Amino acid sequence: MAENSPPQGRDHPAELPPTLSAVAKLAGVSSITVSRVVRLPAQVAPETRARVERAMRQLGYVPNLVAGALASARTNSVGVLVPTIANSIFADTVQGLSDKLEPAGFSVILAQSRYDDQLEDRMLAALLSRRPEAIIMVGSPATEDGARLLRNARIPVVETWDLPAHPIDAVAGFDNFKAGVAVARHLIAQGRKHLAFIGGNEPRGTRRWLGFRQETLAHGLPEPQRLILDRNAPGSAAANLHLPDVDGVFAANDAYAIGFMAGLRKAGRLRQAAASEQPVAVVGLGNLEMGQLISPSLSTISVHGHSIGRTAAALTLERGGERHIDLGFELVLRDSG
Amino acid sequence: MAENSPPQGRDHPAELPPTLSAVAKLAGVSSITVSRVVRLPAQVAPETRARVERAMRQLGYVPNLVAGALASARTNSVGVLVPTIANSIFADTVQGLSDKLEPAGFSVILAQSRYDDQLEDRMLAALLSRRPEAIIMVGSPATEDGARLLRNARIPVVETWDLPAHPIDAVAGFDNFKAGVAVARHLIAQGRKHLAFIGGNEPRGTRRWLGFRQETLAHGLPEPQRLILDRNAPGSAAANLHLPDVDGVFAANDAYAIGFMAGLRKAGRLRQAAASEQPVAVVGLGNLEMGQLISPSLSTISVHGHSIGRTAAALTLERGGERHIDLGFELVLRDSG
DNA sequence: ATTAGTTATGTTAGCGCTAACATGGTGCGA
DNA sequence: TCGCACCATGTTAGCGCTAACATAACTAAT
Repeated sequence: MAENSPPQGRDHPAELPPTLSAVAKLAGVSSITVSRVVRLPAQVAPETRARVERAMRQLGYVPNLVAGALASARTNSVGVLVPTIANSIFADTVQGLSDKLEPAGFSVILAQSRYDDQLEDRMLAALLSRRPEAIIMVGSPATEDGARLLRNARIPVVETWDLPAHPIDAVAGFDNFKAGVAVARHLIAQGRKHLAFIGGNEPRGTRRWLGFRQETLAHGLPEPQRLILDRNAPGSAAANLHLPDVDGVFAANDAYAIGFMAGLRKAGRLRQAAASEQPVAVVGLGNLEMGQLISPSLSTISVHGHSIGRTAAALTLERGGERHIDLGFELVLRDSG
Repeated sequence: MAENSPPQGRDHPAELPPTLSAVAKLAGVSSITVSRVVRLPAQVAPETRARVERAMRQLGYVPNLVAGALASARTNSVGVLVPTIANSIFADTVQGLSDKLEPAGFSVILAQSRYDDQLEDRMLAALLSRRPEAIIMVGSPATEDGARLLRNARIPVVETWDLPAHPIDAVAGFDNFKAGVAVARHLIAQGRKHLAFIGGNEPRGTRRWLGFRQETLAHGLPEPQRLILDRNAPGSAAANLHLPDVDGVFAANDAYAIGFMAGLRKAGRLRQAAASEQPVAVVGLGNLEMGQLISPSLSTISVHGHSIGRTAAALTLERGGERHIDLGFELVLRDSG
């Protein structure tokens, strides 16, 4: 091994961060011993260990996991792909999976697809090139290219927030179609006759819509209206204007629901609290805490985003066992409908 | 190097993922040429490039950035440390920085400190061991150990959501103390005399409290009450019970504010809309979209979380220039006070 | 033709670490 | 006493890639 020569041709002769072998040299041991102190301390004699630890502290050694990953073929990282993290129910899921993954020594590499199929494929490729030991994503790959990429990676893949019919590997989610059915059934049982659905047109929202629509038609009611809103404008208060004759609304998420209720309020079509039945019933999805705090409090489909994350993480950590987990949902009835 | 038998099907690659040199062999070039096709395509003759690209497609080659990072000493990743991502204003900041970083080819390694100083240090060490090219964090390291770790890493470090007096490197935030001052001044100008502050006791919240308190005392008013709430229970509706005689409240974030307003509503101490002045004025912080939608709409300090993220990312990407950026805040007055 | 500059590609030597195997003590029962 | 398991530590050979330096094969200019 060459003597420790200074960096050549660099602008800054700044001292490079200490390496394993620098520590080894200072402690008077071989580098593998230092490596063992870091990873398998029990295998090293207490005296030696103490000496090495002193050397590490003295040099401010920080292990280089990039090199370690290359040598051991284990990166201890998990790729996470969500449509978006801002103002979103997916933040709970990311929190949930971090809660499990970080204590287990895994890092989370986060990527956002922004509901863009092309970008999703590119982010998937970018994630995989970092050789994560698993991929957790919201939904399923939008394109066949993306799916192939994941299959070829030969690592655990967890699809969440849905129950795809033909998953790549594991699943932790709930049935969006059934959620739509449940809301329609509830509104119809209340005697509502003019139903509408508001939300984006992404895959899971669309599945909710399909369930909602099917159940409505099955009861002999007219086809519900579907209002597709811009993602950036859940100030969908104005949505109310487009749905003047409606008496029951399912919003694809609580943010839309609360925005819509603001519109109803402005139009005087909303009562405070549960004084009497709402002229227009509104049901959201996500069970945001906010929904309980507003007036009238929001009825919603509660979906356990945090559990989805925890379960997804568990599915990447533990091989074997059930790999297709339906975490269900609950219709939580409050004052809004 | 054993010669594994090559796979026959195009969709199913070998047991081991294909490497650069497997592609090189198939294309009949040296591995550095394949490397160039991936990173510097302009340097390769179009014919050769086409041949290599075909080989890559045929094998389903996905570059191994772990190996690339070790060889080039560039990981193209940035470590991001936030207290928490769920239900939080920091999600906007993470979104903002991703928006800048991902197109530039950087991955985000996300870690959460959960407002725990020890855990923060551990997450910092975990992040640094992956050799990110920069660290972006909310706030400043809580311990001297953490600060030392960051200084020794010799990479750009951006502290956000605050304006620390002695930053490690760069800053993108706003003055939390002044935010507290601004709210106190506003409430006092309204003639409010019995002020209170609700929030957690984390560093930035505390800074808001100190500004709020100082300004209140400077006006000769009695010391405001400070109610420290559990982070997990922003169902601070009940907080109202602890503050019976108060007529002006600053909540450290909008979630607390909305929760508190729910308590006021229950107690009949809140008017709908701006019909007349609120018996108890409430001002939040964060400018959640929700705040505009509820009734009465929430007055708040608006803080540009997304810009903080974008600016922080810019500070890691561009060296030189101003590295201490105050993004300010705005007092947005609505119906709640 | 000689020299030098260009372009396209190749060769060599690691990056910092770990898996796998090797070594040399030590204790202990037969 | 030998034989052998058992520790603690060391040696060797890469992991898959890229920086830096060759090397050809041309072209253009002298």
